[in-house]
Amino acid sequence: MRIPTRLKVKMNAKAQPSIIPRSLDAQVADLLRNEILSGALSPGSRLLEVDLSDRLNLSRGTIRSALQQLTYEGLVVQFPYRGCIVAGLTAQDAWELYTLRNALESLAARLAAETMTLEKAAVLEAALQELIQTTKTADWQAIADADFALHTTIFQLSGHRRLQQQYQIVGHQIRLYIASCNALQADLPEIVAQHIDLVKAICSGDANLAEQIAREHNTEGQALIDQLQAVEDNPAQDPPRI
Amino acid sequence: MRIPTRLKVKMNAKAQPSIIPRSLDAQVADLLRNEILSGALSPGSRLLEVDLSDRLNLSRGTIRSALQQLTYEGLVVQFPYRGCIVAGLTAQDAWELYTLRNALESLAARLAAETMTLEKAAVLEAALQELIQTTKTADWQAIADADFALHTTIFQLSGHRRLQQQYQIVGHQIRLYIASCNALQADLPEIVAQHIDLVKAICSGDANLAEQIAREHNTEGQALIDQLQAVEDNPAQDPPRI
DNA sequence: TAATTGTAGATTGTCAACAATCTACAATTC
DNA sequence: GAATTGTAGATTGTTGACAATCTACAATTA
Repeated sequence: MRIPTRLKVKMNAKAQPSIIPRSLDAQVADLLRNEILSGALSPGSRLLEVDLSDRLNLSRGTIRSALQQLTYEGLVVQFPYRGCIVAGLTAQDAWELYTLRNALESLAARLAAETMTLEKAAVLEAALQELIQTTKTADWQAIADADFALHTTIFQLSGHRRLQQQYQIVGHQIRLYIASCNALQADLPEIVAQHIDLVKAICSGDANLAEQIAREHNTEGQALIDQLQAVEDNPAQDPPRI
Repeated sequence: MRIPTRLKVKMNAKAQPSIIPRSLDAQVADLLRNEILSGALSPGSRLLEVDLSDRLNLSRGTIRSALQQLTYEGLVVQFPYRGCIVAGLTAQDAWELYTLRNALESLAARLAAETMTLEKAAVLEAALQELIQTTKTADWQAIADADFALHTTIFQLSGHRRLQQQYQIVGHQIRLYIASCNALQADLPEIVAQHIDLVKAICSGDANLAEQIAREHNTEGQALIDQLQAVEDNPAQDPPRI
């Protein structure tokens, strides 16, 4: 038997992004994730392995692997022997997502503040300015992107890989919900003001304050949950789309 | 084309546990997870698909699926075209795990306290008594099990599915570390006292207090991180096992 | 007619073989 | 002798086919 002594991670990525070998199933997962988050595949849509393998000219095994990955990420739900559908979120799910994000972000804000430097502050400020710019437009998709980017930046600055990873997953599910309901009708000026406060606190290096602000700022989430709860209680149009 | 109208979750589980159909890959994942957490497979061990498929008389595809699941859970690390190994945790990992668990548990404690009932309190009390009993022995495995069971109970009482799921994953990784290092040499009476405080706060329904106690009680984690850091800084025996 | 049973088609679960890639070691070159 | 190159074996990545299971609808029965 051959026993390799080296089994280490390659650290030299990013140099030639076009030559990075990425397994086919990972690429399929990326593709489907984009289609789901952009709304091209709406919640409840069936994901047939044969259809996908025909469309992408890949075998069913590769598709299956991608669907399994997306199931872990909470964007797809699997039913044994019956197939996969794009996840649809209930009020309970929305509540879980926003409370979980809140807890994660409190920790991220604290850690980012504790390790704040001038460079980090500049990066964070840039993300904030980007969000402020987009809010002056009515492009909700762009606003959601900028919002997600700002939060992602905070998690990156925390230096906590698992925290980043978790936020990525939770954030994707939140975007899935927003995309599916065309919600996000929250109070923009209020949201912007809260983000400014949060960034300011993190950049100041006051970990306690940053954590506290991150924990208390959750208006978008609450607004969305309330709206979703109202829709569920009122069975007017059962399938919003499809 | 056939379009099924029903695609809903079966709610009637638990009735006949022995007849519940569980896919082979899930069973393999369970098996390997147990072997990893029990220490039978130590960190760094190679997981060869052919070996496993020979041992379990299953195809490589089924094994691959199980390994993908364990990779998502953080118990296994995959290297493209080179295979899988049981994850080994660094000081950074331990720090991430304990800080993340702390954040998750703060939320769980708050939610459990907010929805406390007499029945829930009884369940929680029982788990606490079980832990207290085991600490009177020197069976570290049993103590770790009881500790994990108590925390799991708190998360179950939170009524937050994603929180439960996340804790499961984080908890498994923590147990992997403990098993691999035979650590857990923390101050038992102190730990017991902290758990008693936490349970008492949750059962009292004081959400703020429960959250605060959960956030501040982290001595086991800090002790383990310090120990691991010391081991890493002192490159005495590079491979502890194998 | 309502409920049950049986059958066909569709779809996923599993498998075994082929292709691509990696590691280690030997052969070659300077 | 050190560095480079080539080769063989081992291992994973991918594929297409077969088996197991589910859904829907038709046939049967009370």
